[in-house]
Amino acid sequence: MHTTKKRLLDAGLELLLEHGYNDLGVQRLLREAGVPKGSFYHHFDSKQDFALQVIDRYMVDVHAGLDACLNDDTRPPLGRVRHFFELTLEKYREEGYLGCLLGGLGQELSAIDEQFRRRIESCLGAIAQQVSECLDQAKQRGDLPETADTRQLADLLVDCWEGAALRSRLWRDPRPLQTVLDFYFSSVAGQARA
Amino acid sequence: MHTTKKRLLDAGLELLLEHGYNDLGVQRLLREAGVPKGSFYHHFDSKQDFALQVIDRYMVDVHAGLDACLNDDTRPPLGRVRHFFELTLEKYREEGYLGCLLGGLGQELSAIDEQFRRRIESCLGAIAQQVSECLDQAKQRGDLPETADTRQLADLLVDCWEGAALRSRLWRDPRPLQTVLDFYFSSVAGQARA
DNA sequence: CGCCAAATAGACCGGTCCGTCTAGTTCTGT
DNA sequence: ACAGAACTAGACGGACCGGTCTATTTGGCG
Repeated sequence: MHTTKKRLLDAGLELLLEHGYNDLGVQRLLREAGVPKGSFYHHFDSKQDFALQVIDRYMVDVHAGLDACLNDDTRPPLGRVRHFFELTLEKYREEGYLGCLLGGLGQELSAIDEQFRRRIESCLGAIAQQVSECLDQAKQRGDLPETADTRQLADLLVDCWEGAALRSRLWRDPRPLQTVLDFYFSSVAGQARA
Repeated sequence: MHTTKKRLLDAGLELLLEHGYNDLGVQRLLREAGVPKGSFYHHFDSKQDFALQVIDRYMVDVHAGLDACLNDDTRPPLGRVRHFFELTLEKYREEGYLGCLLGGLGQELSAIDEQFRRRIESCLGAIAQQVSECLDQAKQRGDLPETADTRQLADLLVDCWEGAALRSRLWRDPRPLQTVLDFYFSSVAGQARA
């Protein structure tokens, strides 16, 4: 990957998380990245195309994290899922608790631009899909009840996480995220025994 | 209230929910409301002032709904809380599942503008505070364990709701919201028996 | 070396942004 | 009826928007 394009995507990752889409001008992005305009429109069709590619780049890291955590045989399946979100929380901390890029852009753009809406939904859905497969393993071990709808449980976790990420962004504090994890995992563990 | 100002706030409620803040130009707002620019800047100091007043107007309705639901003696306390969110879900349906204004503006603006961040957080906090008082009543009846941190449980519910509202906005569908309510209330009820 | 595509560089464009300004109209109190 | 405030009305302005354009530099390959 050309360093210029990489620099733009890296800067976009940071700036889109903080400013969102409409508050981030191309000019501003270029200034921060130290790249002239011609290069930007050489590598990207438009600002929208750029943001979509930033999302793709974001998802590469997310899927790398998911793959690493959810196949970690040293933990039980539910522990792997929890571990993934705890690592994500750590990432949020490094960023200053600005929440989740998908949540931020999803809220801002899902009613404005159909392409963004679909893309972001498919990203969240892909995460939930991965999580649900790990929950299936938990079910096989008896850590979840036979009747559990693992995909619904995975979507639920993702949704609650996104809500807590918003609150964390408002507070600049990790507590909402920790509370959600505690509640979710103690509740699903409770279901198994019931 | 002058009809012009009311018209602007009503239009703002709709348009800010759909477009968010930065994608909604003053010009566009004026066109939709059928109001000339002079009137806007007579009634409001700035676009920011306008949006803050739209939030205030939104909260008037929310608090009216909270007061009506949470004091409804025909239901048990937890049933009142759930009923409030079910009525809110019905409102979302009428709007076409665009989620929650506070969540939308919170995501978009909390990292850009400190005033918005504080205002929106205080709105969510006020809702959680009202809910927590109703949860206190549930605790007195034994519907929640003695040890329950009702304020934390209320914040948790608000946060999970906001996350589900985002997903509902992405899907244009109420299911994430229903799932969150089912999970939350069955879990907190389970805690009481445990 | 010479050649051409890839990439860099930034001036430039029409349009829209938020907000100001002056002028005219309507309402209110006396 | 009349004065002054409240409000309506929209032209206007400087800044910035996303995007295009031409010119130049760089880098790979024959």
